[in-house]
Amino acid sequence: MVTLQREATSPASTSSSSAKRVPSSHLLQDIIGAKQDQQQAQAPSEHFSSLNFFKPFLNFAPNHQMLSKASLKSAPFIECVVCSDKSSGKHYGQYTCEGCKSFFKRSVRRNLSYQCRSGRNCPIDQYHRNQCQHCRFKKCLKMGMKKEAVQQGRNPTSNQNGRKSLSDTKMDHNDSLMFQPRVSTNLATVLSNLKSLKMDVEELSYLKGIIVYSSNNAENRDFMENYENVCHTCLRDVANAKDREKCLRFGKILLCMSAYWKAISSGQVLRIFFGDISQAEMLERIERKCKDFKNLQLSALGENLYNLMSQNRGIINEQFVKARLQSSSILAHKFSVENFFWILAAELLEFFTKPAKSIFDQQQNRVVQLRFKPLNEII
Amino acid sequence: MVTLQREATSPASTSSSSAKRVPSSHLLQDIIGAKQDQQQAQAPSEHFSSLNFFKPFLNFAPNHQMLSKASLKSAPFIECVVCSDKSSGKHYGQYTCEGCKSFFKRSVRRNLSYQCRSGRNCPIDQYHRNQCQHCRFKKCLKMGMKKEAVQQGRNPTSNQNGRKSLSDTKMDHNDSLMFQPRVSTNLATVLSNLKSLKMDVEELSYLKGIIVYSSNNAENRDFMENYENVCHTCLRDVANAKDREKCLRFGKILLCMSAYWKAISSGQVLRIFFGDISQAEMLERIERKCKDFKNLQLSALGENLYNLMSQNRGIINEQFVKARLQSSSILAHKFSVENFFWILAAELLEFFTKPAKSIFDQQQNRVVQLRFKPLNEII
DNA sequence: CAAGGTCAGGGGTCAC
DNA sequence: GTGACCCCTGACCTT
Ligand SMILES: [Zn+2]
Ligand SMILES: [Zn+2]
Ligand SMILES: [Zn+2]
Ligand SMILES: [Zn+2]
Repeated sequence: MVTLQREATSPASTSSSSAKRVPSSHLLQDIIGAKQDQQQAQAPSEHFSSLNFFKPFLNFAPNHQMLSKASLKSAPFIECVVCSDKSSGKHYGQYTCEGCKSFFKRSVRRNLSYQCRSGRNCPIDQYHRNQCQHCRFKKCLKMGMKKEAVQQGRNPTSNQNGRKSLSDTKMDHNDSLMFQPRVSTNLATVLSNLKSLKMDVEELSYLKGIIVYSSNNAENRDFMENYENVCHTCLRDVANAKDREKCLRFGKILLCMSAYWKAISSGQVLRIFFGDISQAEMLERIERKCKDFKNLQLSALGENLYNLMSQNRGIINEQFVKARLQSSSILAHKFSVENFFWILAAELLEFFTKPAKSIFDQQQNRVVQLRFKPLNEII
Repeated sequence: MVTLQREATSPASTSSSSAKRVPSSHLLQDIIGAKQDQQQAQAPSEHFSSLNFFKPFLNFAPNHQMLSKASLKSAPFIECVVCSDKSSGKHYGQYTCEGCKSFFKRSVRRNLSYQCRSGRNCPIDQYHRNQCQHCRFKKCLKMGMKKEAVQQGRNPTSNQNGRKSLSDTKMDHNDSLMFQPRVSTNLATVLSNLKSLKMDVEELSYLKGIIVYSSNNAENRDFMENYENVCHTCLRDVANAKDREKCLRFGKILLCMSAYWKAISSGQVLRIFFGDISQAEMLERIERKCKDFKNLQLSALGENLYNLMSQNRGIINEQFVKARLQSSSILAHKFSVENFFWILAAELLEFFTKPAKSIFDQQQNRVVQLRFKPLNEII
């Protein structure tokens, strides 16, 4: 039986294009009904009593009549390591189906990141793989698909209508590929607001910490929370110190951030603020570190970091913090430079050594072009 | 030439919406195939043996004779098998218009069935297709649209076994397997964060004010800003009063809101917080009022409102504020009860007269049903 | 074989 | 609820 069902899929997939698009339980009934109609006379004994048996056929249902034919062929069935659908060969390092291949390519190319709306453990199989992009991509990585194997694309043929990229052809690989028409005007605005706040690099750094934190979700929130509190407190104090009378500046900054999240995907927000590192990549690193240090005293380290930052405003820089963290008593017990907090601290401090400049000195076109550039290049 | 006739007899359809999705050349082969099927019987001598013969004509075949007469467009016209409106391609197995496509999807997804108020033979064309859902759906099926091709929703949901829609008396199709709520369990998670903050109605009201403000766009922000500052200040004070030690609660509330904006569209956020009033409707009202009162002293009214609210916490209610606003000196010069601030104030105060209750006391089914209900019904 | 690309037809959104 | 409009998927194809 098993061999029969496996062989059957091969010719069906090539002979019909519309067949694969109908994963549905209704279909199952139709299949069985039709199958009975056709085969009852000749082979009633081949009637299958279990619906489960048919599951592998569902996608190819309209071609079930080719079963007998198919059995003559001996196409090997290799299943997709991600979703268990039929693999069409090796893609990006693993045997995957066409769907997972394309999905992975799109995700990596466009540096997309996704949000899980459940518990980040959604089941990924061929029937549910489209239910949660986050968990699908996570599984792609987990199963060993290689981002490095995704190329940048070849001769870009002229874009489709509406998707037209801006005049500069040099932007192809960097910016215009990310072009999302629906947000252009919004972002030009919902940006001007951020500019009107005239944030300094210190505020910006703390805000980045908050963004990293809020890009994470449930699973590791407790480990991130102390770090977020540090950034949160720092940003509140630094920002409201500039608005002593009303103390609204901190809230305004957060509301400006909300405007970003409303207008563009959180992956794109991360791209603006952190450059080319993808959300998935960043969160993956953070998660790994979270797990590594799950049982250690993160709160102590967080306080240490906070004190470091608040006591040394102005003179702080990467080397300084690195030295302090390495020599601190906390690091003494097993925290390496590569640990979780260090990654985040480095992120935080990134801007202290980089000059700020304004996108708004540029022309309007330039604004559009740069809208997915790292924030340090546009503020 | 069916398509030719159709274009000639219903010129309105071409003038209505110009450059919609144009069926590509793949479709043309199907058209030719269909034509052959139709014409073979009556005119076998006109049978063309090769598709290649048509190739030079394919792009213009449906209307090349119309070029001089009608429009300059060369888009092939394929009509909807259900209503004869312009088809946008194949959907669920047949060439249909966007309307019939959507109608069919909704009907199947939600397993709806309809009642005919006439004799179950209502005419279905593009002008009458909305007169009778029963006959429209019947014709969809009759013309060969396939229920199996309708998939379950893509957005989340740990689906599993059929989840029945409780109050829906319309459903009587085979089963309810296709019913998959869009957000359900995820929103329950997307909500648990907000719930963990245990916001009271007062905080919630101020938050709503901020949401309204931040849903507005550039044009009237300056007029809204004073109102936003009131809500902002109130929320900050009220929230941080609950967290005197760290004063992080205000920020946490805003960050929880950010999670909403990241996860769902701002339209859905507004629906959750304000119920069925559309974003456009709400903003339109606000904008109109903004323009009405463009030259008046909004800041004075804002302060008045703020004082009102902060001085009377607990005893405040709609009647109270209404009375105060009406009798206030500010209202004395031309502010009617219907003015801009009043609308917003009413929104703010809405919750003071409504009991809070938790969605999580309800059963899972209830959660699903309520996912776009106003927040006061789910928190 | 394994990169690339295309685009029909699924999906969803939201002004109306 | 409707439908114009756009995004995403993956079967099929080219390089
Ligand atoms: Zn797969
Ligand atoms: Zn998931
Ligand atoms: Zn139609
Ligand atoms: Zn009828």
